Amino acid sequence: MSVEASREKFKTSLTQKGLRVTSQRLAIFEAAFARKEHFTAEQLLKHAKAIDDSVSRATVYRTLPLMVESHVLREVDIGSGEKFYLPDTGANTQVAQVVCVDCDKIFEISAPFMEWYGSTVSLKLGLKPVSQRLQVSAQCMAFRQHDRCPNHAKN
Amino acid sequence: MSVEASREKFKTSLTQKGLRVTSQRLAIFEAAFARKEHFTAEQLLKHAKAIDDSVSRATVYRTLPLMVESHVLREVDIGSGEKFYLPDTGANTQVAQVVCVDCDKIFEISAPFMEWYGSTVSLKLGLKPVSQRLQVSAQCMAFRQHDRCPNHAKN
DNA sequence: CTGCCTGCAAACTCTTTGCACGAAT
DNA sequence: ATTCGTGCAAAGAGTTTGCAGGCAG
Repeated sequence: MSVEASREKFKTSLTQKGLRVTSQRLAIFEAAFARKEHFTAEQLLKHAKAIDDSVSRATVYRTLPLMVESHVLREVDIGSGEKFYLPDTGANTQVAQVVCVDCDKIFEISAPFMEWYGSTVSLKLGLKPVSQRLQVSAQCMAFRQHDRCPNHAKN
Repeated sequence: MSVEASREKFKTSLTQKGLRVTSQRLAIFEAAFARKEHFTAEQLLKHAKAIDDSVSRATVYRTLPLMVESHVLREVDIGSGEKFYLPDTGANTQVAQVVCVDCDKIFEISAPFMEWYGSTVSLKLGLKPVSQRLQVSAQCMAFRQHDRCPNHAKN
């Protein structure tokens, strides 16, 4: 899904909820879609402020759930204290994350079998599956030798 | 693995690290192994205090990582703000969690395929898999009708 | 004795919220 | 005009840590 389509999706979602399309919300949207990797609320604030200095931390935290509900962003919690976000391309309902323990980089991989497995297991428990998430922790073999990762910069 | 074996494992691990086997650490161990379900640090504190009133929150938080490193406890982060713990029976390296969105109950299920999948995917990225975790969110079908879950008590 | 351990309380991180002003419809 | 949105700063939850005294080995 293109950035343009996502922006429209977000605007439409806001309007349908009776919410307003404000400059701050748009600035946060643009900042989010300019990112190339997973980002945190704090990083998003920094970049949104660069676009529109009037954006505050509170508004970022209030806007993120709206974008997730609108399916323009996905939320990823790798259990590191803070949540990560990334654009929801629509094609990644069945993805898993591989987190490098050396550089904290998050790789998204396709995991088409997950949905089937989640359903099978949930139904066995008498539950209806809502979502599933697979997270793999791994280490950079090649860079263990150099004692550090190539992408060790944390932005 | 029996409670006795786990206790010895914990004590041995402490000793090997040059750490001390204190009454507080043992009280926390006993409190943890008396639990029948996943528990939080705060719940553990309450129960450990019942065994030995001198146990403090700080010591619980300092002891939990030691128990996890000793492989007598496993840590489970379902992305709910607080971490959960449960005894590590040694047989559950390949388990997944099914979390009921209605009652927050956590079910542990066997997922033997995960290890294979984690390895396959990690190696493709040039990484060495360390661990993997599958989490499924689901809802109680039967109890959606009654608008609440049978286990809605939060301890 | 020595050095690890402890409780206490303060500090910290990430996120949420109350309030009065400001702006979209 | 209304009603929702906003920034600010304070509050909140969960967890970590500095410190001075205490206890294991």
